[in-house]
Amino acid sequence: MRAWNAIDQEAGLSVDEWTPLPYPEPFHWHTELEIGCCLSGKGLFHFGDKTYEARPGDVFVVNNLERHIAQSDEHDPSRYAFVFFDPAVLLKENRELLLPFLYHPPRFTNRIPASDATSARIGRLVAALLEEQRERSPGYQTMMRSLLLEICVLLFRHYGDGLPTADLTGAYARYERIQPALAYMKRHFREDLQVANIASIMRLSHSRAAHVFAETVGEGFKEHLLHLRINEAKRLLVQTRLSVIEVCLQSGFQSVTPFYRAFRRIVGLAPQAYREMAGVLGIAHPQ
DNA sequence: CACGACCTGGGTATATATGT
DNA sequence: ACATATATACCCAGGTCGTG
Repeated sequence: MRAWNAIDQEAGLSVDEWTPLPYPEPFHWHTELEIGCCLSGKGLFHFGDKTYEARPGDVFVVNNLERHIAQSDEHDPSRYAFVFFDPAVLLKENRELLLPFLYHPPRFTNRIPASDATSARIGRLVAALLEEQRERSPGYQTMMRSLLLEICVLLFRHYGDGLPTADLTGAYARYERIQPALAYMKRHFREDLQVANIASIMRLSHSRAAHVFAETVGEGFKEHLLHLRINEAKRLLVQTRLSVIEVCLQSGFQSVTPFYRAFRRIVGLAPQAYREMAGVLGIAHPQ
């Protein structure tokens, strides 16, 4: 429930500081990968059914499918640096670096505690990322990519040790199978998408494609499409002055009824109320 | 993994209510 | 008045399950 910095297209990543609200907001989810680093204060970090305590120095790993939200302690609000990046950044360098993000949510530990040497090193790298993004000295985008890669190698070593290689290759195989469909949906969610579209991309029958999709992604095709559209609607509501109807249509909905229905179910508020709240919280104008 | 059959949820169209 | 939000009914497509 906030407006992220736009991801620098050339660098493929962004990092920004943020203080979560002191009560649990609705879960959210995004197509970018995310690494959160608790800088100060304390609070909670919710991932689906899992809840972690957050203390300064803790590092949190978030993939592109798991629902999550951070929450501040009422008396000692937490402050985070969040790194967002496109999976493509890692794919270009070394596909292995994606593996830590291909976890199975129920068995995965999203937090690397501050006591772990890995989080201390990652903390320093995230600080360097913030510095690079602030200064924007010549070549900063390359430097930021380089720092991100270093962070991801540390994550790979950290998680790689504990996991059987069979799990990792299995996770990677599943990701390979579903990735083209996810990428297609991310590009085309504003259009009239059907399972048939991703079925042909995956070279499977409708029913098989739907089955594989739900098994891998953890939600069905329709639901995933709905989340993409609602995420876009939230962005448009906060970052533009388009009318709610325009937001609805530009998000890929063909009419307003399903838009209102889905928005209230997923976000917990009506679109207009969400826009007003975003304004009150000062997140309408990032940075 | 393909196919077919069935059931349900969600999209469409339309009308209506609320709010500025 | 106009935009925003909700309500109702119809119907199709996605999900599911059994079969092979």
